[in-house]
Amino acid sequence: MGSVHPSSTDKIREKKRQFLAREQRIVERALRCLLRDGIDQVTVAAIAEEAGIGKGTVYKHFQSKSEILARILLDYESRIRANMDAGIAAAEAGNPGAMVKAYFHSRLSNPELDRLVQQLEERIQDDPLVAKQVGELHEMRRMTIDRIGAMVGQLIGRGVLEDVPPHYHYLACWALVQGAVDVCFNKGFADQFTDKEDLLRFITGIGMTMGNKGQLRDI
Amino acid sequence: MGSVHPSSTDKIREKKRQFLAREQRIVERALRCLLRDGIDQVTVAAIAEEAGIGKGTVYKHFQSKSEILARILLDYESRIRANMDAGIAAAEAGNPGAMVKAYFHSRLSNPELDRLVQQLEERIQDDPLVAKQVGELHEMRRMTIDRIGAMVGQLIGRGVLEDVPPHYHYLACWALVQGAVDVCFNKGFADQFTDKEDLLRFITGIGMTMGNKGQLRDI
Amino acid sequence: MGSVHPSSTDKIREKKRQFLAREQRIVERALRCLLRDGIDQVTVAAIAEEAGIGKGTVYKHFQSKSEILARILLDYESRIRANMDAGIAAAEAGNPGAMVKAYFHSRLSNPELDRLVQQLEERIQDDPLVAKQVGELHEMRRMTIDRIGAMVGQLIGRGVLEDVPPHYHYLACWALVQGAVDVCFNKGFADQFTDKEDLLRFITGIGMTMGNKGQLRDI
Amino acid sequence: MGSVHPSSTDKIREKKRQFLAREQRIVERALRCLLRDGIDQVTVAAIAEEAGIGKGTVYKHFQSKSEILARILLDYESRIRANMDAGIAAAEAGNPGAMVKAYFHSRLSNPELDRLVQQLEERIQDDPLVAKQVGELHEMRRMTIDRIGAMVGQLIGRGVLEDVPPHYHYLACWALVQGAVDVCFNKGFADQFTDKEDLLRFITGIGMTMGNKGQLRDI
DNA sequence: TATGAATGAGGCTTCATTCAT
DNA sequence: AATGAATGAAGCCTCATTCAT
Repeated sequence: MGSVHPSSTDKIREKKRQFLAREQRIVERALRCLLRDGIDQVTVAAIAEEAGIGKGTVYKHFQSKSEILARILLDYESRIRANMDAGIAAAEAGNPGAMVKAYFHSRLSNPELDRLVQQLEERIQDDPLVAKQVGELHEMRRMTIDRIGAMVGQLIGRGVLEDVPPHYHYLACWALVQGAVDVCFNKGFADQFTDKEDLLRFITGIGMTMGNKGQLRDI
Repeated sequence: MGSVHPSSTDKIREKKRQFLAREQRIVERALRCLLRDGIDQVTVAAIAEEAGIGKGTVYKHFQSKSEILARILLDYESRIRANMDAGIAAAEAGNPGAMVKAYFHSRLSNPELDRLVQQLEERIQDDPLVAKQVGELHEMRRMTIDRIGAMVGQLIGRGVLEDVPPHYHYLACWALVQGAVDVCFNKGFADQFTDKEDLLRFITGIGMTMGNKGQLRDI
Repeated sequence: MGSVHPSSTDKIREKKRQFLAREQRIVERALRCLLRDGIDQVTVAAIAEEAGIGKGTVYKHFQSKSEILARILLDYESRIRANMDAGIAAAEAGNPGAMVKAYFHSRLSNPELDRLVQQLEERIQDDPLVAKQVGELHEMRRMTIDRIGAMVGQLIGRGVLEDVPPHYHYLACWALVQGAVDVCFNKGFADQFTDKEDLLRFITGIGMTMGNKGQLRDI
Repeated sequence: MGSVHPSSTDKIREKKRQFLAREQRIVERALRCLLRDGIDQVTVAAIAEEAGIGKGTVYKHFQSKSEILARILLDYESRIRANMDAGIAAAEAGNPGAMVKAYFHSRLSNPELDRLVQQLEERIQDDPLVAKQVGELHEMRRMTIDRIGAMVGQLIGRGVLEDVPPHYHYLACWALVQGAVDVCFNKGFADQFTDKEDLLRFITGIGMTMGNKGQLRDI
C-alpha cells in the first residue's frame, strides 16, 4: 500500500497541508505582533516579517489585512464557543453553573487576548472587505445565545434564575466580562490593585450569582 | 454712567468668550462626527468642515488631533465625576445606594457616547502628545475612587457590602457598566433585544446588588 | 514760538516718528529672534510677539516676511559701507591698508551676525516679493566696489598690489571673510580651536597681505 | 559549466545591485533638482517626479528627506577626502603644495555644487533625524584635519609655514575656499567678472601662498 | 489703527495593496 | 509560488497672509 514515491495526490495533499500550516502561522504571528506592539503599530509588513515570509505571500492567503484580523476574531470566538458547548453539556448533566463558569473562564483566562479581540472587533466592524466574516461572527454568537437561552429558560422555569428574557442573562454575563477585561488593562486603574487574579475572582463571583435568586452560591 | 460704547475691556472679554465658544463648538462638532462616522473616519479636515471652519483654525485651539479627543474624554469624565459627587453626598445623607445609582445613570444615560469615550481612551492612551491629559484623566479617576472607597468602607463596616478591598466594588461597577455599554452597541447583539432600556434596567439591577450581602434590594 | 498745544503738524510728525520707531523695533526684534533661534524657527508670529505687537501690525510696516529680512540685509550692508567709506578716506589720506582693515573689522567684529546675513541673502535671493530690495543690495555693493576699484587701481599703479583687475582684490577679501565666518560657526570645526579671536586674527593677517607684493606687512 | 539560467544567488545579487542603483539615482536626481531649482523649491514630491518614481518609493531608500540631503553631503565630503588623501601622499613624496592644491581643486572644480553643499549643511545641521550622519561628516573632517595637521607641522618645522597651530592653516584654506565659492555664485557679484576661472585662479594663488613665509611661490 | 483669529495651500510621511520578476 | 519594490491616496500639521472688528 505504502510507496516510496509519493503519489501525485500525496504531493498535492502535502502542499495543501503546508499552505494551511503557513496560513495558521500568519495568524499566530499576527496575533503575537498585536499583543506585543498594540493594534496601531502592526502593519502588514510587520506581520510578514514576524512570520518570516514576504508581504506578497500574505496576500496569497488573505485578501486584505482586515481579513487576518477577522480570522483572529473568528478563531477566538470558536474557541469560546467550544468551551461553552462543553459547559452547556455539563449544565444539562446537572451542574447548572457550569456554563457560566465555562464562559467566564474562557474569556478571563487570558484577558490580554480578550481585550485585543474587543478592539479588533471595533476596527473591523464596518469594513466592507470583511462584511461576510463579521456576519459569521454574529451568527456564531447568535447560535450560542440560542442554546444558552434554552438552558437558561429551564433554570428560570425551575425558579433558579430571575424571570427575564433568557438571553438577558447571557448578555449581562458578557457585559461583566467585557468590563472586567477593560478594568484589568485600563492604565488609569493600574495602581488600584496589586493582584489582578484576586480582583477577577471577585468579579467572577458576582457573575456567578447575578441574576440568581440566591440558590446558586455553590461555585 | 453706563456707556453705549463697550469698553476696551469688554471687547477683549467678548473676544475671549467667542474664542472659547468656538473651541467648545469644535469639540461638539468633533463629537458629532465621531458618533456619526466612527473614530476611524474622522479626520481633522472632517472636523473642520463640520464645524464650518478651516483646518488651520482647529490648530489655533488644539495642538494636535489627539488633544481634541483628550478634551472630549476629560469633559466626559468631569461630568461623571460631578454626578458622582452629588451621589456621594446623597449616600452620606443616608441613601447608601445613591452613589452607585448616580454612577450607572451617568454612564448609561447615553451609552453611545460612553462607548465612544471608551474607544477614544484606547487611542489616546499612549500618545505622547497628550500624556499630560491622560495623566489628568487618571488623576480624576483616582480621586473619585478614593472618595468612593471611604464610603464603601463604611458600608463594609456596617456589613452591607462584602468585605473586600473597597475599590473592588467600584471597579466591579465600572466593569459592569463598561460591558453593558458594549452590549448595547455591539452589532452582533443588535437583534437580541428590542428594548435596550429594559436590558439596561436589568443590568443596572445587578449592579445595585452585586457585592451586597442582601440588604440593599430596595432601590 | 513754542506752544503747549502741539500743532496738527507736530502731531503728524510725532506719529510718523513713532511709526518709524516701531518699524525699527520690528527689525531689531526680528534680528534678535533670528540670532537666537536660527532662521528656520523664526515665524512672523514669533517676531510680532518679540516686538510686543500683533501680527497684523507687522504687515502695516512690511508687505511680506521677506521684506523684513531684506531690511536686515540692507541695514547691515549700509553699516559696512559706511565703515568702508571711512576706511577709504583714511586710505586716500596715506594709509593704504585702512580700507581692507575697515572691511574685515566690519564683518568680523560680529561674526554671528555676518553669518546670519549670509544665510538671509540666500533665502531672499529669488523671492520676487523683494526683487527690488535685492537689486538695491547689489547696487550698493557695486558702488562700493567701484570706489574700492579706483583706490586699488592706484595701489596697483604704485606697485603695491598685484596687477589684476582691481575688484579681484575686493572679491578675494570678501571671500576670505565669508569663509572665516563660516569656519567660526561650522559645528564640525567647533573643537578645532579654543580661541576664536586668535584664529580670526590669523586669517585677518592673511587678508591684509594677500595680493600684496610684500610691502604691506605693517598692520 | 556556466549556466544560461542565472542562479538564485545571482538573482538576489542583481536585485541588490538594482536597488542600490536606484538609490544612487534618487540622490543624483535630487542633486539635479537642488542645483536647478534651489533648496527651498525642492520637495520630496519633486525629487520623486524627477527620478521617475513614486513618492513612497523614496522612503524605501531614505527614512526622511533630510537623509537624502545628508547623503549628498557625505558623498561630497568623501570625494574631497579621497582627493586630499592623494594630495597628502604627493606632499609627503616631496611636493609640499600638493595637498592644498588638491583641496582647492576638489572644491573649486564645481563651485555650484560646493555652494549647494554648504547650504545643505546649514539646513541639516540641527535635524535630529540625521544627527548620526552629521556626526559622521564632522568625524570625516576631523580625521582629515589630523592628517593635514601632521604634515603642516612638518612644514612649520622646516620654516616654510608660519608657526601657528597647524590646523589654522587648514581652516584658513577652508575659509578662503568657502568664500570663493560664495563669490562665484552670489548674484550681487555676477557682473564683477567675466571670467570666473580667472578669478578663481587668483584666489587659489592666494591660498597657495597664504601662511607661507615666502618660499613656496613656485606652484 | 491695531489686532489676532481664520485661512488653506502645500509639505512630509505612512502603509495597504499590486504586480513584475 | 514567493517576493518585496513600487505605488499614491490620504492623513497630520505649519505658517505667511488676510480681513473683520
